[in-house]
Amino acid sequence: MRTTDKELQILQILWDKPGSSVRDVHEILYPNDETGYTTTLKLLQIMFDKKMVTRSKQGKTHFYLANVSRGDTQQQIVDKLLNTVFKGSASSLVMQLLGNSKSSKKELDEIRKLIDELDPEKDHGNHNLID
Amino acid sequence: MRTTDKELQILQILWDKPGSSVRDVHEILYPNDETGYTTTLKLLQIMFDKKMVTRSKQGKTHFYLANVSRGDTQQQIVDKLLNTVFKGSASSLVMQLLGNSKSSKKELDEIRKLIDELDPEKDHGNHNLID
DNA sequence: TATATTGTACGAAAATATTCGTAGATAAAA
DNA sequence: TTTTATCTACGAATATTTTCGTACAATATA
Repeated sequence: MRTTDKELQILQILWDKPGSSVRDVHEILYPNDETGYTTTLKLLQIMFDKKMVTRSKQGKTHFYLANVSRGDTQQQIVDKLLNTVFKGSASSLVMQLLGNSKSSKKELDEIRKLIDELDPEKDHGNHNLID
Repeated sequence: MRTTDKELQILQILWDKPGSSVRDVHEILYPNDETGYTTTLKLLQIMFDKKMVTRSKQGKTHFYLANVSRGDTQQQIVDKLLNTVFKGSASSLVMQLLGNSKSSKKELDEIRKLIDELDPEKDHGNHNLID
C-alpha cells in the first residue's frame, strides 16, 4: 500500500502531536487556510479507512493517532529512495546527503559513533594520534 | 517543477545508458512488456517538452540524453526527504539508513572517511588504541 | 513493388491524488 | 429556545500521472 505525499505530511503531524483533531492537523498543514477544512477532514477519513490512523470520539470530534510507526515508515521510504535513486549504495546516499549540506559537528559525531557501533572489529580512526 | 516517479526511473536509465532510444528505455522499464510501448514513448515526449531530456534524430529514431544531472536530482530528492520525514536531521536519516540495513564494511568505511574529511578538526577515533 | 515492422505524434481514457460543496448532526452562544 | 459555530459524512469536481489507441511516416523484408 502506498503512502502519498499529503498522507506523509499528516502522519508527520500525528507523530509529533498524537491525538490531534482534524482542526489541529488542518491548522498546521495549512496555516493560512489556503485549502478548505473539509479537504483535511477527507484526507483523515481516507487514512482511517486505510487503517493508517486510529481515532476516538470525544463529544462530536475525533482525535487521531498514527497507526504506523515513524521508524517503519522512514525505513520504507529510505529503502525506496536508496534503490530507485542510489542503486542500493548507502554510502553514495550518505555522501550526497552530507557532502552538500551544512550538518553540524554534533551530527557528524553522532553518525561516526553509529558507524563505530556497527563496525566494531575494525581498528579505525588511528590517524595522527601520536605525531 | 516536479519530478514524477516514472520520470525518475527513466532518468535513472538515461544516466546509466546515455543515448538510449525509446525502445531501449522501454525494455529496461518493462522487461515483460507489461505496458505498451507508446506509454514509454509518451513519457519521453513529455520529458522532452519539459526539457528534462534532450534528443537527437538518427534515421527515424530518437536517442535521448538526460538534461538534468544525477547529482542535482539526488540532492533535491534527499533534501526533500530530509525535511519532510526527518525534520532536517541528517544524523537520524543516516541512522535509519544504516541501522536497519546490511551495509557492507566497505561502505561503512567509505562513509567514515567522508565524515573525517568533513570534520578534520576533531581528534576522533582514539578509542582502545593503546590498551 | 507490396507487405510487415518499427518508429513518431498526439488526443483521449484510466488511474490516482487532492480539493470542494452540500447536507445534516451536535454543541455552544445569544 | 433560536441562532450561530463546528463537527462529520460523503459524492463529486479538479488536478495530476500513467496508459492506451489510432493515424501515419519511414525502413526493412518478402
